[in-house]
Amino acid sequence: MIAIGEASRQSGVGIETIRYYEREGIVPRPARALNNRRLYSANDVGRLRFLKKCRDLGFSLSDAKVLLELSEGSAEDCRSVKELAEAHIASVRSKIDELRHLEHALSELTANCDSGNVHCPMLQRLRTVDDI
Amino acid sequence: MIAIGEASRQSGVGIETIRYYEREGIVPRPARALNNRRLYSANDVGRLRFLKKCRDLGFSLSDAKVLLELSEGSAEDCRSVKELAEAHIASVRSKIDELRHLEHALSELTANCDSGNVHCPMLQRLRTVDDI
DNA sequence: CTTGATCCTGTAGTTACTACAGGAGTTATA
DNA sequence: TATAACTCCTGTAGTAACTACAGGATCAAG
Repeated sequence: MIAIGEASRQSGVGIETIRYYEREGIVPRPARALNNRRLYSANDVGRLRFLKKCRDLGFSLSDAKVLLELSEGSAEDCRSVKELAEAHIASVRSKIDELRHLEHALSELTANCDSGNVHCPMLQRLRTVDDI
Repeated sequence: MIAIGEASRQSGVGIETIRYYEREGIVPRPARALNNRRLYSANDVGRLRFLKKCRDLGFSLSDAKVLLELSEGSAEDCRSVKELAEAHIASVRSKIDELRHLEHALSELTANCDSGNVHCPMLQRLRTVDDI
């Protein structure tokens, strides 16, 4: 059993974040030492690492919580996992499309933007053009 | 001079958001009618539309504020505008890259995920693999 | 015995809004 | 003219997912 600092190091989840997950009921309350300090098992650290990976993959915290619960259930519900993941993939793809559109619009805006202009063409377009 | 509801309709910025921009000093305080209601000029609405476009383009509110100020300055500083916009384009591009990486990782994770499995391979990998 | 590291609880700040609550004034209809 | 429906006002709190303290206790090392 290790202290919170060590659990943070081993999982990559910040100390304050670990306490936050506990407050929010994302992870169960850990054991406590006699001096009231939190004590984490290897299992606890595993949970934190699992959550970290989900978050790094862009899953929302509540999705991550669901995945963690599915992962701890007796019969892992693969279909639910896949549905959640594919909805997430879809949202990632649409975000990519949006950003590509943005990138294009921004490139166009700055195209004629050179120092020395008295009136900036980008600002001009931001002020006047209706469809960006 | 129009009321806040009409200004919201004409600019596409929500009423509460307009009041929020005022509180935050993003836009100047508008005139007031005798009954204390806000009154907006065409100029005020123009500012709101400008902000709306910046936000739609993904600029942060503080960037949008800077752009608005630049746009109202006597000599428009085209270089500053371009720098801000290009930094933003760069961050959009790196976000796109990140998301593409995510998309790839997620697709891999779900590849063998079919209903009927007792143990979900995606959860397995989330539990065990070190580099996602 | 002191110094510095780590831990505790509890609260507030972050971004950019959004959603009330509770009240007042305005406009349209019966 | 009464009343209903609408718009507006201020002020506060909630959202996501942390992050950053404040103020205090405890622990390990020299």
